[in-house]
Amino acid sequence: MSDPHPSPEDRPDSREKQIVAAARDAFAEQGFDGTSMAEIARRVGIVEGAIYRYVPSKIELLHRVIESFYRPLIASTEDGLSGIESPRDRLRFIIWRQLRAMTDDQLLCRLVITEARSLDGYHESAVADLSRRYTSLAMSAINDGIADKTFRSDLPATMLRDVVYGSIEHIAWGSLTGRASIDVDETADALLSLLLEGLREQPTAEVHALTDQLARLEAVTDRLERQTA
Amino acid sequence: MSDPHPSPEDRPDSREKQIVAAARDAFAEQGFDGTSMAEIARRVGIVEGAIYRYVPSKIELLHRVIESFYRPLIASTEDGLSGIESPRDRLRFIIWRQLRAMTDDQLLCRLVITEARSLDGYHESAVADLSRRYTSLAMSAINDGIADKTFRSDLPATMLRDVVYGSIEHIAWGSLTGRASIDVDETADALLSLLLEGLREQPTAEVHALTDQLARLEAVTDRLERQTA
Amino acid sequence: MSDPHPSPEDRPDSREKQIVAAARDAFAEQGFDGTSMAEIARRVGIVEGAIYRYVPSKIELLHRVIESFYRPLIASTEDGLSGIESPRDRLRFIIWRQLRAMTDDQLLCRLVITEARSLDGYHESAVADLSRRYTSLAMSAINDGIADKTFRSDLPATMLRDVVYGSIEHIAWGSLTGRASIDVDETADALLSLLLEGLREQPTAEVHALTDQLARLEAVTDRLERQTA
Amino acid sequence: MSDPHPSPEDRPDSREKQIVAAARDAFAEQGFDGTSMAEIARRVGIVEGAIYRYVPSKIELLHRVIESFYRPLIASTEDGLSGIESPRDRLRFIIWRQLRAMTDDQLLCRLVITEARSLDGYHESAVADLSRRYTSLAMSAINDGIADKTFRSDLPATMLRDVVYGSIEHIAWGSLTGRASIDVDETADALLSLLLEGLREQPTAEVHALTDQLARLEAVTDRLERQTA
DNA sequence: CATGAATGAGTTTTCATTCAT
DNA sequence: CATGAATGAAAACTCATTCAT
Repeated sequence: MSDPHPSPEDRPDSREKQIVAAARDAFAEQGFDGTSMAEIARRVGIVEGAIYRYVPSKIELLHRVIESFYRPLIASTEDGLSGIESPRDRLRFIIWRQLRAMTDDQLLCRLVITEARSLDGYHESAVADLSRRYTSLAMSAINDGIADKTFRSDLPATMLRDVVYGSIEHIAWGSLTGRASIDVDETADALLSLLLEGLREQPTAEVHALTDQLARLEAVTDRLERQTA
Repeated sequence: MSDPHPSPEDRPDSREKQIVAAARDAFAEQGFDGTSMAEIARRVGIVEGAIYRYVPSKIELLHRVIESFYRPLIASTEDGLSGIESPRDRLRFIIWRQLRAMTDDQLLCRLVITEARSLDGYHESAVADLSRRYTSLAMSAINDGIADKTFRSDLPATMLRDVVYGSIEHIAWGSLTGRASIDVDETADALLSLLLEGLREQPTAEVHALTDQLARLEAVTDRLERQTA
Repeated sequence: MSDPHPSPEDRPDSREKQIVAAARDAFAEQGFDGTSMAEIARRVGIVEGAIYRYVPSKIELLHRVIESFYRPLIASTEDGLSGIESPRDRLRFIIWRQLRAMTDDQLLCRLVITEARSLDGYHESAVADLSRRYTSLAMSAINDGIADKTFRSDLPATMLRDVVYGSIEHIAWGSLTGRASIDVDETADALLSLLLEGLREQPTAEVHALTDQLARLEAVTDRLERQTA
Repeated sequence: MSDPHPSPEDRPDSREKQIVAAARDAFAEQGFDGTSMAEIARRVGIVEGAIYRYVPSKIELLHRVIESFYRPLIASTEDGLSGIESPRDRLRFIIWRQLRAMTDDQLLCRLVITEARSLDGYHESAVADLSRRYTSLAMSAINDGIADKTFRSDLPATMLRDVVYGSIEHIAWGSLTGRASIDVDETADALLSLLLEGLREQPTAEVHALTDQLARLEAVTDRLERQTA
């Protein structure tokens, strides 16, 4: 903590961290192709060539940026999940966490989503590992829910995962295109409610109908019982 | 048909159409930045400079490609919706149509999604208009459903729209990253079911419980009534 | 000859020819690594980028330069050889032709010799084919000479070839390093004489001795014959 | 041996020697232009900047590498020659020694040959002195041979020297381009034989012819003598 | 002595765009 | 209308060399 000789990785402003941070911002704002090494160097306040002391190529810089996005997100999500038992609450936390990540770092998330898969040899990369590890958190919550009959079993789990992440993505992007910013807690609850209970008004209505029918029947039985008494 | 002077837009293989078509394919395959004007010219079989007779710039070419994607999609969706009354069925059709578009033209959809918003002055562009017009189809189905109490009224309609499009996007991209290709009808039904009825197992169970209870009660009352008779 | 529509390759000053010629001069003077594309463009009077309309890369430019060196040399050597029968005269012509090539284009020859083999995939390249075809001219003259017993058969033909080309190379380079320029005919004869008859003084001496002995004997026989007559 | 303050040149692994040795290997493998100072530093295990404590520039490093090649070669050649008297044997030793050098250090020899003369101010450099001193060894053997009539006097001595070194160079390079490696002793003898006795089969044939003629004449004279007797 | 960080000029190559013909 | 040649600015990346510590 107060180490007088912090290792380079820990110093928050080591050159490499500065460079990756500058690249993260630039990539987020202008996209990967839209950002030149000169631009990144300018942001750090060094010369283009100096970047290559720390990062061997622009594409590797993108890898590091994406990793620097995923690692803390995964860590904090796993951490938060460790204290939660029920699949429903786990799913809620995942939604809430992802929504917060996407509203905090909309542009960066967008970068990760749009550029990550275009990486050469994406499937074998460390970035793909991180991505798989992250989405597997939602997958296991969903599968647990199916296993303990909290969730329906007639829908493919991968589709459920796609719905979770796809919905959050679009919701968060909505706030990009000029609309009002999002209340994360409220939105997480609303989305969870939609996912769990569905859009349909009817189920509750059906229950109400049944309840009414029951009430009427009970009135009948009451009357009958009194008669037989 | 036999118009001796067909307007350029009507001739199915007018130079401009050829160019936009070639650009569409190239952009879809290699991305906007990854495609050179020379590549597009090569596909058409003309020289680079000739493109500028028909399109003033590369970015305008992207605009036209995106428009050429949206226009038939909107037309065919509006067409299909014109014969459907109930909000539920309208929503199903929108899901099914969008899913089909995304599975038919994954790469092009991806292009539209990733590059459209990075266009300068996107919000004022014709492309943004088309995008708004397209998503408004889902919006009005949702709002109609809320209005006639088919759908819940306690969730923001924009969120519902984001869930619809976001889910479809992720589901379709899943089939890009090597996974099995998608059965559009099946998937549309599954997604609709999830959206309408929700993920939760309970509601139906609760209804079943109540139904059972009712059945028993009715047996009792029947018996009692016969006794009293 | 007086074709009013010369094909681009024939117009002596087509852009491509200009570029290859400029590259040839620049490479010869400054070496391949020592020459920048900018330098070549400057010599032609165009911009760097314009070169790439005609040649896809710097290394390909080197290939073309080398080919433009070999092709006429091979053609003219084959042409000259076509009228020569005896292995000795064929060898003389090869030596003379190569010596002339090397004194006419010392720098270029040097380039070919020093850079050709460092080409990636040299053994598979067209350049290697040309080189093999060229040296095979000497090889077949040597082998023919061995076959018809003009030349010794106890030395490896490849060594003879290496001696021929290696010697010429060094002789021509000598005139590079400031020494007097070379008389090609004279030098070719001297080299041929060395190669054929060797450095040793003796063989001729032995022949002289025998010749003397013969002369004396003939004198004796003459005298004797006259006596007997 | 136990000098507490050995001069830098004597310590076998002084930094400078290490650096020059690393440069020699790197230059030989990758060429002068193809080798970076960073690569050399890496091989030594120091940082780039540290090289400049010992060598003022990359080009000076090349000079030192070439000197480090020539010096022991010259020393060992002079040493070997000191015990040899006859020009023929001196020439044989020079051929043998050079052939060995070139087969032992093909890549380095190649470096010296291709890069040495492109050095700025080559003619005034110490490297040129060494080169001249080295080739003068062959020159004096040749001149001695001419003087004592072992060798022909009608060929320019410089040409003979060029033939010696040029032949060896090409022979040794042959083994670079994938061909079978060379037996130094055998090859030296074959080359010497070619140089001394020449390629021609005839001299011996001519001698045989003369010898035959002589034999016939002697038969005649014998007969005549007996008749006259 | 050695380090490591930085520099700045250089490299090859790409490409949207223009324009005379 | 179309060509093909040319442009010029920009890109990513390299590297010999310097210098404060």
